[in-house]
Amino acid sequence: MSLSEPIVNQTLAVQAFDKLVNAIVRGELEPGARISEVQVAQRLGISRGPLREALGRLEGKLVQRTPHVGVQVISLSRADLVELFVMREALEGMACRLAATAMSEKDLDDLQRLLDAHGTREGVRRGTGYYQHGSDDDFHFCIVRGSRNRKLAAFLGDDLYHQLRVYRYRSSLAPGRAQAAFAEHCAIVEALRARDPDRAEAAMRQHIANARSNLQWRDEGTAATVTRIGAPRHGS
Amino acid sequence: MSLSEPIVNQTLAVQAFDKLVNAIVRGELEPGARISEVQVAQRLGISRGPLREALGRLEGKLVQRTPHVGVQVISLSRADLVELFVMREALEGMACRLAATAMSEKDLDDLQRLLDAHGTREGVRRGTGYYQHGSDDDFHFCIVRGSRNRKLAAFLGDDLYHQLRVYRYRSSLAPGRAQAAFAEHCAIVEALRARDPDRAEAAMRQHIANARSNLQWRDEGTAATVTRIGAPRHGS
DNA sequence: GCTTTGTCATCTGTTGACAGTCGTCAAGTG
DNA sequence: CACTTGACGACTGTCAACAGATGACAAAGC
Repeated sequence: MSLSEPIVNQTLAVQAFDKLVNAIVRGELEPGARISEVQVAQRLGISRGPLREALGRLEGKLVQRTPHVGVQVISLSRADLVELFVMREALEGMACRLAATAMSEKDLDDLQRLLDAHGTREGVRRGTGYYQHGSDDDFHFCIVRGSRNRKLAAFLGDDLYHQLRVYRYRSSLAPGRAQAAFAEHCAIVEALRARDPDRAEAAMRQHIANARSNLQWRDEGTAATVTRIGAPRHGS
Repeated sequence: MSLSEPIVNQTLAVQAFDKLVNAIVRGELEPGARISEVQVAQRLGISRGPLREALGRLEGKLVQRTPHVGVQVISLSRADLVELFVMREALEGMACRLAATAMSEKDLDDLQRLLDAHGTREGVRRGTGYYQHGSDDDFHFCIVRGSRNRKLAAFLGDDLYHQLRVYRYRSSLAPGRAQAAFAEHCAIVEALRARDPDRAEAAMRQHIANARSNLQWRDEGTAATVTRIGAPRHGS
């Protein structure tokens, strides 16, 4: 029993928030699925109060509310996904630019090791299992952290990546995309090692732009056919 | 009484949310100010439930919570503000790039009129009252909307701009900055009219970078001296 | 048979009350 | 006098119950 570790009796609302994020990101709650407050509250063993607070914090990110009707998991169209990738391109490009001067040599070594580990892995050579298993996320998040911009890292890590992760499992890779992505990662690291901000930003933006144009839709049109509950909210 | 307009009986939580955003942005609640739930709930004439939901939605944006202690208006350090400007540079630069091809001729005409109106106004010539009165926001938001990227516009308009607005009233302009900003706006519109994405993005990024390096702190160190309530949250 | 209208079950929005925690202040101890 | 300890007040976190709205279904009218 370590006394250096403080007792973390986190609020029920925070715990519910984490559980919900996990459930949605892992696909246990499918996009478009309706969430019944009483049902979920019972399953989590809490009352509706904390759950509502957690749902409120998720609103606009992973969940959308319709007054007097209910809450449902966000359901992004292909166009929405493209829009998110555009934001990624802008923000991660900037993060990579900053990282080129802000990352320490040790950070760069860690990043290099991450890249080497990817290169020797089965999935990359076989052209699959790179994006799917989160290795790609690790690489990107490592650079984002390296930008030393906390606001930027927080937004990408807590908001954007979560939304994208919801749809990862239903996006497949074009043939040879994994190898190309790996090569692009190498180019990025090279630019970072050279401490060249312009080249680093350009390489990252190119990488994400390529990923965007390679977006496949395993289940084309799903988002449009998912039952929309209620009417669109009046007013703005 | 127009029948085409539906009856909007918005939820109390939504109303409270809007009221809070207004109060914080307009400076009625100062940065770092503590918010008592019962007190604010009484003043708004609602119970604590909807208020808590509204506060939850504000968390991380305009407000920060400390478990068992309370809620206080965010208090950004100068470094935080710089970080937000870096994000602005990346996102608005991208927005401007997209706008260069996405904006219609009519959009461009509207933007031109907005710019002309600014140019003839007293404030710009006298070197003040440009940023302070929201004219600058109009210009930028007009371009952001012109990008036709709803996710991007939503994030900038609902999250980033609100946070920046909290601190607008305490940032003053360096001498001659207003005129320089106006000239930069002109350059941006020119690039947009030329339908040149590269130049448009570069111009916008330069403009925001200039604004960032001209950030003045009317009340240097305020954020640091504001009483921090409670201890920093354990974990995470 | 199709449309319209009335009713009902179910869910969300809201409330008020209870329990637990934190910070403060005063009393006690060395 | 400095420090620790205990109790108090105020606040937040949580809950269970009430009120209002919604969507679906069945009955009535054309």
